[in-house]
Amino acid sequence: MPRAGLTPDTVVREAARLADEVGHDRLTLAALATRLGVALPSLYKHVRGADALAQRLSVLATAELADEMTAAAAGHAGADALRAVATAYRAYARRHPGRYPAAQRAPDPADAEHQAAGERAVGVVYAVLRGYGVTGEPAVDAVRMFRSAVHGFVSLEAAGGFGLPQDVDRSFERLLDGLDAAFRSWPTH
Amino acid sequence: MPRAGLTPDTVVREAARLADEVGHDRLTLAALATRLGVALPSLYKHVRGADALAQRLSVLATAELADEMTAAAAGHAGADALRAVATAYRAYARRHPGRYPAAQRAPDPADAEHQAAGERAVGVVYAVLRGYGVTGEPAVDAVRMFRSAVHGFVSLEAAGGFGLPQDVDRSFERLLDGLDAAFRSWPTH
DNA sequence: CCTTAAAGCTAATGTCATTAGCCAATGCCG
DNA sequence: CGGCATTGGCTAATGACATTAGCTTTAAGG
Repeated sequence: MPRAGLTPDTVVREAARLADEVGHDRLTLAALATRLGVALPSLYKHVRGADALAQRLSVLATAELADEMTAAAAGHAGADALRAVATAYRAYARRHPGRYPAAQRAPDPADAEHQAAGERAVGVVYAVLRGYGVTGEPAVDAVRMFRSAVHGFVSLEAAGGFGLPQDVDRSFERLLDGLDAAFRSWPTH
Repeated sequence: MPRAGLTPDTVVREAARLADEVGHDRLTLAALATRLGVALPSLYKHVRGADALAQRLSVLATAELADEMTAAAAGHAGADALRAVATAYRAYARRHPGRYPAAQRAPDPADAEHQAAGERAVGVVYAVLRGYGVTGEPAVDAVRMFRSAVHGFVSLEAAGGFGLPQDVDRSFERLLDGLDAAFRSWPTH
């Protein structure tokens, strides 16, 4: 019987696709093995187990998200950059409903690649805030507000937490206006 | 052998305590049964299964959260009310790390009690916004921003998503200042 | 070729959720 | 006070999943 020709990368990438299709919670080694045409234990030749896979998936998703945020920021400044980055963030989460929750796993301090991806994503937000004149210690707080608001919106949206039929896109626009107002009046000390 | 004397309520409440102790993801029917001094299948006499338990837990947590938000809002107005309610929200999430994620489950449209609890929690936020003169359709968007920011902050905090050692309490205060700025300039049409 | 690292397999174990069906404690009603 | 229905608890059986151990065979390199 011919080999399947898997590598750790193949496995993680297929896991990402599968997660997007069936949902983060239904991503299972069993389903992944079936998808790859392989018996379940064979996966252990490429990943150390379910937890390690989740970890690798988090790295992948964080890096992709950082890439898209970076690309979105290019050529924009101020409120414009804020909109572009946040919109890219939300678009990624909607396009990859399985990957996105995976990215929420806290970066493993022992994994340099994971750390780097996380810092890259956060770095884009710092750059946006620099456009508001927000730097240094206050920027730490501002980054946290950005992440909280955008992540919160995106995850409530994904969970079906917005019950009313009212236009969700418009609500997101208002949220961005709100963040803009907040950052324009952000303390500098 | 004497009976354990369980009721659906006993079971759900113990599940809530257990979830707070071991974490939402490690709340398992097996562990719950052990905790209650009963064999696992016996639980099925009181709850329909793991999913139904999660549902009941969501109702419990949502109602508790709504209660605490309501209590916190009493006697406050404007920015003061905003702070009080948001702080109560965060305090609940920190005090009940297992219940809080359970509350994020979207209210079941078929469960009137669940719907009511959700609406009660959201109602407190509407009341806060009324203090800013924000009502009607724009209030829908504002409520969503409030929920996004506070839920996002709280869940990133719980997930260990704030890597830097920088004071998290202060960041939350700044977030509240930011929300205040946003709501003070909220559009009225 | 022929050897060997590794990719894949089957088998075994353990945890959990769920369903079926049995038995005994409890409480009601005569 | 006693009989009986209700029902809360049990054990046993099944099935999904993750993990580990250990075997086999592919396929790549000397």
